[in-house]
Amino acid sequence: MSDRVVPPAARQRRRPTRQGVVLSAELIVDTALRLIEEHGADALSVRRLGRALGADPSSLYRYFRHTDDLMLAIADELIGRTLRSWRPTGDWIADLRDLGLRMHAGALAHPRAAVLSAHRVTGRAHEIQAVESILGVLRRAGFPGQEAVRIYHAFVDQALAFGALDSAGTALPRAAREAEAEVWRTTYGRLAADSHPHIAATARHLVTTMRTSSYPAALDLFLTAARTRLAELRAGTGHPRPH
Amino acid sequence: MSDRVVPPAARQRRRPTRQGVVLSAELIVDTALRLIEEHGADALSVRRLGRALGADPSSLYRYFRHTDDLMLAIADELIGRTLRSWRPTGDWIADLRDLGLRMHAGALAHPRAAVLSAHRVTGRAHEIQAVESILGVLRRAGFPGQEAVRIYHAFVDQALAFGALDSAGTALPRAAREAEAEVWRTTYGRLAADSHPHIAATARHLVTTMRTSSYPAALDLFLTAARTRLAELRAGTGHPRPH
DNA sequence: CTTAACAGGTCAACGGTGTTGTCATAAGGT
DNA sequence: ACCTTATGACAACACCGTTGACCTGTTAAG
Repeated sequence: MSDRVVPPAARQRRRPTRQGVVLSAELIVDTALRLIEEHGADALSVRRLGRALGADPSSLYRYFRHTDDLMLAIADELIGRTLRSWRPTGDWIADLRDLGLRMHAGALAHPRAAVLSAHRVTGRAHEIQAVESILGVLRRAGFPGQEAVRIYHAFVDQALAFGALDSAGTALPRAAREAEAEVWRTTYGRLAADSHPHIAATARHLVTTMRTSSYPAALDLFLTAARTRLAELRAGTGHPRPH
Repeated sequence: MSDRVVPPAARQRRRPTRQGVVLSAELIVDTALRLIEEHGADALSVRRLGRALGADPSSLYRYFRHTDDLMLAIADELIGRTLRSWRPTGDWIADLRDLGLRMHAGALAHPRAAVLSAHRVTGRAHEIQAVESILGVLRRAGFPGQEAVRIYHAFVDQALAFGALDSAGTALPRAAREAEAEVWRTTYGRLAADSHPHIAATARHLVTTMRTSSYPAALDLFLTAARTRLAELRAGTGHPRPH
């Protein structure tokens, strides 16, 4: 039953739902995002989404082949929103840092969707545009093709992976999250110096550092390494390994 | 119904299953891990697990309150296994790379558990041991306290985040995973050079690079940056920003 | 203006899921 | 040998994604 979905361009007979709603792929994606935001990732099911839209669940299969298809559409919408807010300046390091922080912030703004979509390749318009833009930044900076792709891959995955990780953290029930903060203060803050010398010596820093995201620090380390790599390439000493 | 679970120590009447199996929390965790490895991540359901054990699904609720509880027990077991397999040598870069790769591999071997447990702080024995070990490696390498904590945080989160990201990828249904590989080959491999110059110029590399995990590359970049940072600290020029 | 085609909404059903209230029984202590 | 009770089994509940068949309003052609 794969001809159930009609490509958006060919749609014309917009018959309203029994409850008076006129469906569209856009409306479905927006509603799904709202649903995820308001009631958590588990709230996203075909049946609930149908109910929220005022339509029979099976109607959605006129717009998306299956749930996965819908997830990809949601992911692409998120990519689009992030990309539209980005203003590259020409300074490749600053631009990548800015984009990375925006991707991370975008994920945190839609934690549940981020967790569900971070690992998907959509192949849709917004994603393609993002790939093209980032590759452009790297190649203009001077990275040759293969190296640009490797850096691109690591950069994007790092932003997505940390976005999903930190999102999953904020998606925890409030009680569980506070319990985790407590663990750092009490458990790790009180270990004896003779049994756990390194933890005891840095306990003060652990308590303060571990409660915030490590992504900004990881991103800066990443950019440092990329700059180092570019310098090596320019010098002609192309050994990519760190030692 | 939370008193359904009896703490392991209090168990005494080990009544065998109708099919002759004597249940235990350990046996359940081991069977779950085996199930995940043999039949993929989505093969793990309470009902399937019951079937694999030769017991009624509801019996499992005598040992774990709910599925999440079971997942945490599995995760804890995984941390232990990873750490036990690690043999630090004294070369801090090699040791961190080895541990990072082991953490990543451990996550990939048990995708479902990795995804669910990556963002949790347990405060349990194995975790504490890991923190102490890694901090020790960094401080012996010469990083001062605060800097060691920052590097530690970024290192661990990066390993966990990539582990979860890549795990989520392998946890996809086979069809969806193959569809993603196709997207890189067809969609990205065929974009016109005038509309998408950078993608077109690197299409060959994209197709080959994007289907593998970027974690090894990201890890090497991370270690490169850490080495750079250490050199800066030794030289006394402590500006942590990449430009 | 009528009419016929068909896009698209609806209904009912299938086989799966996690979870729980209830019951039955074998193990263990006495 | 008996009694208690831990623990396994059963049946049921409310969900889930998905699909095949049906029905009906919209639209384009005549």
